[in-house]
Amino acid sequence: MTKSNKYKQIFEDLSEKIQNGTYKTNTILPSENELSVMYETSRETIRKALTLLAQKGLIQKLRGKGSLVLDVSRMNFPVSGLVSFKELQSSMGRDEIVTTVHEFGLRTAGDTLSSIFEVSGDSEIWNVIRSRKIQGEKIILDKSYFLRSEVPLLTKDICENSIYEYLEQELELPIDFAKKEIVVEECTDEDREYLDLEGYDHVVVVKNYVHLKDATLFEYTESRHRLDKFRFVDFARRKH
Amino acid sequence: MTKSNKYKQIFEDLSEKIQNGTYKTNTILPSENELSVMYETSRETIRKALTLLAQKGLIQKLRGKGSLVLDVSRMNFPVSGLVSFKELQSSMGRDEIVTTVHEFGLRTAGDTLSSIFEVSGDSEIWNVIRSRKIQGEKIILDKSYFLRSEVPLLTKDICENSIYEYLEQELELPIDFAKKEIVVEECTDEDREYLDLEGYDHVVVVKNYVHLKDATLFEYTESRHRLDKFRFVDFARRKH
DNA sequence: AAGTGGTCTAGACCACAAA
DNA sequence: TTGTGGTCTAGACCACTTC
Repeated sequence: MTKSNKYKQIFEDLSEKIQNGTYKTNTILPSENELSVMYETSRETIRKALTLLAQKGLIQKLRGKGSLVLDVSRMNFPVSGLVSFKELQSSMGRDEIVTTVHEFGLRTAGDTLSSIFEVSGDSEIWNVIRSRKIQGEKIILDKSYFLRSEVPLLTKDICENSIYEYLEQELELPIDFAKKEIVVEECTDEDREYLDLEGYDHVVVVKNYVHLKDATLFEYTESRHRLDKFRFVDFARRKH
Repeated sequence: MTKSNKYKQIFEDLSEKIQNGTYKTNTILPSENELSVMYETSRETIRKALTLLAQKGLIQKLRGKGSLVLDVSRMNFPVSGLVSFKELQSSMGRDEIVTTVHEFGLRTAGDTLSSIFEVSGDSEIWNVIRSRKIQGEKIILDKSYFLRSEVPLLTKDICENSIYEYLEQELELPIDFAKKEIVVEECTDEDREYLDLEGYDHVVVVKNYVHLKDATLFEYTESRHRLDKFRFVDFARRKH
């Protein structure tokens, strides 16, 4: 838990209370004025917390009425934002995902990666290929690349667990935002080698560009999913 | 242009100036204090506008340094949020998308739709099936359903143009947010009938659940894309 | 009329970056 | 040390919903 950031703590608290049913679906939260008394803070701070809840899809703000608690159970899958496998695991029954590291090492960027990362071709890059077995089937192949300059050390051991836990908690990398791109591609030999393709000749490819707070791209990951097992959920507020 | 909403006007203005190069990529915007003087407003209002720019991916805020203008040209495709075909058109060369209405009419909800919309089975629902021909190929099939109770009148003519323009500007429907779900499905006979499938036997299906400000679901649309032409871009800030 | 969320203000203090 | 963005406050007025 972060020590300061009152509005995040309030967000966490309300979020928890919505998830555990203290505030039930289709009821109205206490008003912003009431909450500002309850949490002994200003209304604007409460509003920041509520804005986060709304962005997360946990509530719907209704002018003149209040903040409606939405049905959480309906959207418990990775809802916009970064999706690490840690998150994926926690939304499933756990123990159901088995990660295997197939390739691990350092390489130079070369043409393709140097243009993605916008670094010189001889820059060092960590190269990790992992498959994810879910309920007995290998259906996701993750090809990840990390800039060595931002991630000095990586081990196979870390890759078998959660890389993000390591990056954020050990290295304390200031990870800020990601651009996701989803396309469908024909299977490669690698896909055929590491995945249970069941005859499918295409994969859904999620390309993830992850940036640090100073806006440098430090990770590029391709998540290659078997067609029939792919699902992506995005919860988007109206533009403006 | 909306009359009030100072922060949105500032957002629009800055957005425009970034897009037309008044503020160039990789430069720093005037500081929040400077902007608050320039726009004769408080800093918090400037911050609201900048937050919108950051959410849109136009700038990156850097503590202690300023707001960095990002490369707009890299992400000019529908970036998270609702995607109407009007938007899609404006980001392409225009005139390149031809919409054909294949089915249009009123029907009752029935089992499937009544559970999606959470209305009784005899509720009236507008039913529209349209294909989109892009650069000569019919690659998208849109199956849309609108609650009659929210959209009293719809015409084939409107469907051939932009339904959203009609809903928002004529009916002034308070559209608020949408949940998107992306999966891959096997082609249906309908897909084969209306699309140029080129031998592909699967389509990428984008399921769009569009809600009003009072949280009622009023539209459900399935956008069925030919595999090789599908692309989705999402720009996500870090959670919390 | 009373209560709600939406916007806006003018100030304050903090953490961080650069000089 | 100075300037930046990040957080927080206490108040104000507005638009909307409900009574």
